[in-house]
Amino acid sequence: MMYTIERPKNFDIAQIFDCGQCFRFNKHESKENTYCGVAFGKYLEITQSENSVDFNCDKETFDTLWYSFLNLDNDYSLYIDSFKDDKTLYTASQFSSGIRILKQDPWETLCSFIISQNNNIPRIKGIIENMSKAYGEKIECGDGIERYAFPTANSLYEAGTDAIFALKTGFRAKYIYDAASKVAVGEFDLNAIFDMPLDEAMQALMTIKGVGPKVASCVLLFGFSKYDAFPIDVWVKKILNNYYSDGMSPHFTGKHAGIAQQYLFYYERCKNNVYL
DNA sequence: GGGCAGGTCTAAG
DNA sequence: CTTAGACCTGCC
Repeated sequence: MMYTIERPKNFDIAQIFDCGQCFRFNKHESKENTYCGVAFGKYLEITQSENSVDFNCDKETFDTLWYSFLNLDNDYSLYIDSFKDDKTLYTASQFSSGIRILKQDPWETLCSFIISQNNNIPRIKGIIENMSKAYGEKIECGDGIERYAFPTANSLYEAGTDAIFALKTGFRAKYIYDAASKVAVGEFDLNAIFDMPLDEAMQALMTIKGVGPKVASCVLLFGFSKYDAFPIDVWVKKILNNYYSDGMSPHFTGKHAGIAQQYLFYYERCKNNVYL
């Protein structure tokens, strides 16, 4: 089964899946120009060529799921144009112009970015895969390869802290359990976050143990499409110090600060030859 | 072997 | 309110 679209402007699967917003998608082992992974309990394979993009699904699944996941309803050239007055940011934007901010599952995003703290990307990915294998629902793809959905908050809550620790999550185990339990018992309503302004949403997320400003802003940006969230990590910090006299730009507090952040982050890491 | 990785918690001033 | 240390683990 395959569904093909005309290749959108500002769309590069390597940039989208390697820019650090998402941990379950990887370059396909054998197929050229293809990335694959699991999201929303479904296995997705995307092949990109110069003028078209192929998806391993029917039109309906594309329309209802992947179109939104890949944020294809936004025109990213408008964001890039709006950064024109800032030389550093504009250079980074053009370099990273194929990035799209994914609309990922809020719970998965929350849990994944808790795992990401003081950690490196290969290990983050490994932990998430093991966690999915152990507590996620099995996905039938018919190709003989076993794949697993990201575990629900409920299943991790039932598994308990020790079991989460056994997945090599380290000191983050108690944080993951805190998040899982609050979501599972309904003490924390993830859906309510969608309706909150940035500050309020940040404060709410930070009531979860192990969620600080950096993790909270990543969750809001990648899981809730709050583009005004501006995650500051070591890489962005470096850019702010090196290229901005007062460490600030109006764009970093603007409506699309998070998009600016992603461009800068990806640009700086590529420049420093960081391979994911 | 010590340092480091998309940080955050905790305990102190 | 700001700031050191500590923290699991795997790979260098």
